Parts: sequence; C-alpha cells; structure tokens
Amino acid sequence: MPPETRRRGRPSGRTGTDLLDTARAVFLEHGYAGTTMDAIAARAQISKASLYREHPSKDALFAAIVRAWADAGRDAMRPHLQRLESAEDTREGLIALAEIMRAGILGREVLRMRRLVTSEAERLPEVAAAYLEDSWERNIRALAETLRALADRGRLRAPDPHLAAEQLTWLVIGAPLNRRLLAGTDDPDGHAAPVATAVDLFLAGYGPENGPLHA
Amino acid sequence: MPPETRRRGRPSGRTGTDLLDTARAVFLEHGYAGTTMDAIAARAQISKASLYREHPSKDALFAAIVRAWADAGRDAMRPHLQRLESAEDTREGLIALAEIMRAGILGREVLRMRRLVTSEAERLPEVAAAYLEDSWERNIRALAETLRALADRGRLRAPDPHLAAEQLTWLVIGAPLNRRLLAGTDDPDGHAAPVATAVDLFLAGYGPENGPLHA
DNA sequence: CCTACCGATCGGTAGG
DNA sequence: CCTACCGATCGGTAGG
Repeated sequence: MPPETRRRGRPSGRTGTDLLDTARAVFLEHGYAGTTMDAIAARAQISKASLYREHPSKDALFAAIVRAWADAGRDAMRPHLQRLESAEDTREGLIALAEIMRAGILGREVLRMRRLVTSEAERLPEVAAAYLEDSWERNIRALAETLRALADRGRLRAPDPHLAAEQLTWLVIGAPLNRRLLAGTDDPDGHAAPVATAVDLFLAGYGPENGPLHA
Repeated sequence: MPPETRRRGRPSGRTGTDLLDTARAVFLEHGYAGTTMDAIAARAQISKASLYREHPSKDALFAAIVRAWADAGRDAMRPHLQRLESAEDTREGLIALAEIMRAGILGREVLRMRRLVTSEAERLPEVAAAYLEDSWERNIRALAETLRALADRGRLRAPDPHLAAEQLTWLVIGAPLNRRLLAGTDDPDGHAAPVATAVDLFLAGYGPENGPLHA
C-alpha cells in the first residue's frame, strides 16, 4: 500500500482552511444557535476532540470563520474599480460597477453571512467590527479613491469623495438589501429599481457640470 | 382583606399586551436562542404553563411580539410628514424629517428588534414579511405620497415619488444603520454625515429647477 | 394556575 | 518517544 493511501500521521479529515469552509457552510445553513459542534465535526470528517483542538470554543471557531471570510473578500472590488477608472463613459462605468456591487452584496452566501454576523454582533462585537471594517469600510474607501481620481480628471465633482462613495453605495443597494434581509430568500427581486436610477441621482449631484452641491 | 388586594379570579401576572411587552424586553436582551420560556414566565410573574396557554410555542409568541410591535409603529411618521407638507422651506422641512427618521430607525430598541427579526427571517419568513410591510414599506409609501403632494405644488419634481422616497430614505439612514448593525451598541455615531448632505443630493436631482433627471 | 418532570441534545472534556 | 486522533461520556439546560 503506497504511503499516500495510508496517510500515516496525517489527519484524514478537513483541517485549516478546508475546515473553516466546511464550518461556514454549516453555520450558513442552520444559523449560529442551530449549528452544533457535532454537525461541524461530522461534516468535516474529524472528531469533535480534533475540532476543539483547532478551535477552543464555538465562538472562537465562528470568529475564525468570519475573519477568513472577510479576508477573502478584501479588495474584491479592486478590478472593477480599475475598469471604472478607465471607462470611456463615466455614467456607463458607474452603472456597470453598481450592477456588480448589487449582485455581490445580494448574493445568497453574502446575505446569509451578513445576517449571521449581525445577529451575533452584540455578543461578539469584535467579530462584527472586523467584518464591518474588512468587507465594508475598506471597499467604501477604495471606491472613494476611485471617485477622487475621476474628479481629478474632471469626470466628476466630488468635494468629499468618501461621502459620495457612501451615498452611491446606499442609493444602489439600500432598498433591495433591506428587502432581501427581511423578506424570505425566495424573492427574485422583480420590482427592484434599475441601478441606473441610482447613478442618475448620484450624477445629478456629482456630475462634472451639475448641481448646487458645488455652488 | 379588600377585593383589590385579593384580586380573586384575575391573573396576578402580566397577560395580553403587557405580557408581549415583557416578553419583547427579554428577547431584546438575550436574542432569540438566548431567551428561555422560563425567563419570560418569571419576568411576567406567570407560570410557564400559563405562558404556553396564551402562546402555544416560542415561535408563536415571537410572532405575536413582532406583530404587536409593527402594529404600534404603523403610521408613526404621519405627523412628521404633515409638517413637511406644510413647511415654508422645503429643504429645511426635508432636513427636519430626515433627522426624525434617522433618530427613529437608529434607536436602540428599533435596532435590536430589527436584528432579531432579520436573524430569524429564514426560519419565520411570514413574520419578517409582516414586519417589512408594516414598519417599512408602509412608511415609504406614506413618504412617497407626501413627495407627490409637494411635487403637485411645484416644490419638487418627482416623476416617480416612490423611487424618490426610497432614495431619500437610504441616503439618510444607509450608512449609519449599517454601522450600528455591525458595530457594537456603544458607537455614539460621532462620524456620521449630517442629514443635510443627504437632502442636498436628493434636491440636486429632485429640486424644482434642478437636474438632468428631468431632462 | 403551579410544581415537577420528560426525552433529547447542547458545548466541552475525560482517559487511553 | 512523539503527534494525531478516537469512542464515550461529563454536567447542565433546552422547549414542551
């Protein structure tokens, strides 16, 4: 029997990052309280004792999952921001970006992760704070830098790029995110406003030759 | 012994609406999973058996609490919308309304209730849907009607008042709501943008003589 | 209306 | 001898 098959001295189940992915799936399916360490261990094909040796408690495991998730999502928007920055037509570039932001934030996994972190935010404030920073504030700042760059080239007028970035973001995702968080998962979001309506209001205030925001 | 003291034939603990208020407080303190029916019964000074006679399950009790809460919050914005509609200065009227919306939605109890409903939304979709309708969609529609009335009197230009109402709402509360939901409760929201920035972007698009939204 | 109690299952840890 | 892992079960508590 070849040593690869025997795997002597190597764990046969998932550990490390694989374990976190598996555990995340279980948490997303059943929620925090509904998830048992037994279920996670079973899914990962390790004993509970092994699970506890890697993560000393359920809370610690959850924190590790959120950290890994937020880490993986860091700078996820970078390439799309690059495309916006070099877009011929600023309005169309903004619409394309807005479409990607909306699809990303309203994705099932992202939505469920958000619900999970939010529901435990009071009990585990440092976990929620890290999530907020890595998967939100950081991306807002990146968008703000792109808006500043566009302003520098006369494509926009944005005296406060960070504020503008927040406003654009919430114009795009506020209503559908709220609906998805509170309505069941089944809503195909048929009656969501096109992202262009958000971009047009944004440009009414921040377009290069528009608006009393710069009076 | 006077009959008021004996209270013969009357339950000595809280029932009905009082019971729902008491139970809501316990849920808000400990979250759904962290709340036990024993704790609620004790706080309400009734036996667990009595509690189960009024509400056949923990889920049913929770549903009744959310329904009562959403019901109490219905039309909470009406008087403030009246004031906006008769405001001398539209911008200042919008700012005053925005201030009230923000304060209301970011209140501790409202925020905690929102977290609670959201976290159980997948398990109890009809509860979350009722909450969304009564304490959200309904208020958006009321705001939309006010905006339409202002447009009719030439104070605004709003071809789609419902869309405009949603956009104003999320410009005002999106960023601080997100931060409060994910950050601990301690944040005094020092670095929140003034509501006037939201109103000004809104007016850049919907002001009576502004913007390419009406080109 | 209450005390007492149930079947089951939880997060976490023992010895080997 | 070590690291990696297991079956079995602990004390407490959940909703009903």
